[in-house]
Amino acid sequence: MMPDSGKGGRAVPQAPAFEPVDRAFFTLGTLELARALLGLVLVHETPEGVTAGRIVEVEAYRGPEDRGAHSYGGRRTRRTEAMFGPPGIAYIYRIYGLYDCFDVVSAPEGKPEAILVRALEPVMGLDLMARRSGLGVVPGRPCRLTAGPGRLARALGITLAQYGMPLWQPPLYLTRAGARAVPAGEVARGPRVNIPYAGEAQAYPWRFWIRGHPCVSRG
DNA sequence: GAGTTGATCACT
DNA sequence: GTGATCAACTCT
Repeated sequence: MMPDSGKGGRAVPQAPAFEPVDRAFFTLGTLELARALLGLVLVHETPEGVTAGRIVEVEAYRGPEDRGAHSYGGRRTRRTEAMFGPPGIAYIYRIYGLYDCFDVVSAPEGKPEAILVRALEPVMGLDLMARRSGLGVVPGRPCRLTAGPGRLARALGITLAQYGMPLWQPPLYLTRAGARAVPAGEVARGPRVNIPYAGEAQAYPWRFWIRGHPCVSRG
C-alpha cells in the first residue's frame, strides 16, 4: 500500500500545477484534520484542464460507533473498503443513484473514519466546472457550482474512477498554494446535515465550516 | 416534495 | 440467485 513515491522508475511524472501537501499531513486525527482542511485548496488535474476550489465546509464520520457513518458497526464492504485504508486516500460513493460525494480518509489503516468535503469556493477552472455541471456559462454566483457535496464533485470531475486515490500527489490532491489560513474565530462547528437515521449521533458537532462564507451549503 | 439507481440486506 | 428498502443530495 505504500507507493514508493520518490524518484523511482515512474513514467513521466508531470509536474503538479501546485505543490501538494505532505502525506504526513493526513495523520493529524479526524477532528483535527477536519478543521485543518478548511482553507486548503482541492485540485483536480485532468486532460480537460485543471479545476480547483478552497474547502469551506466539511463533516467528520467516525467509524464503528458513529451511526451516521457508512462504516457503522464496522461494516466493511466493497463500497466502504477505502475507509479502512490509509489516511489521505479518497473515499468516494454514489448517493441517490445520481451524485458522487468525495471524502478524505482520516484515520490509521483499519480504522474506518473519513471527512466529507461539503463545499468549496471555486478558485480555478470555473468555465470547465460550469460545463461539467451542465451550465452554459459560469453563473453569477459561482458558489452554485461547488456549494454541496454532489455539486463540488461534479464540478471538479470527481467520480468513482478516483476511488482510493492518494491525495498527496496528482491528479487529485490538496495544496496550501493559494490557501488562506483560517483564524480559529472563523471556524464554526455544529451538527451534521441530513443523517436523520443516525440517532444520538445526529447531534454530534462534527460539521465544520467557515463562518459566514457564501459558499457554505447551509447556514 | 420528487427523482433516480447502486449498494445492501433479508430472504430463497 | 431474487426482490425490497434505503440513501452523508439536488433542483423545482
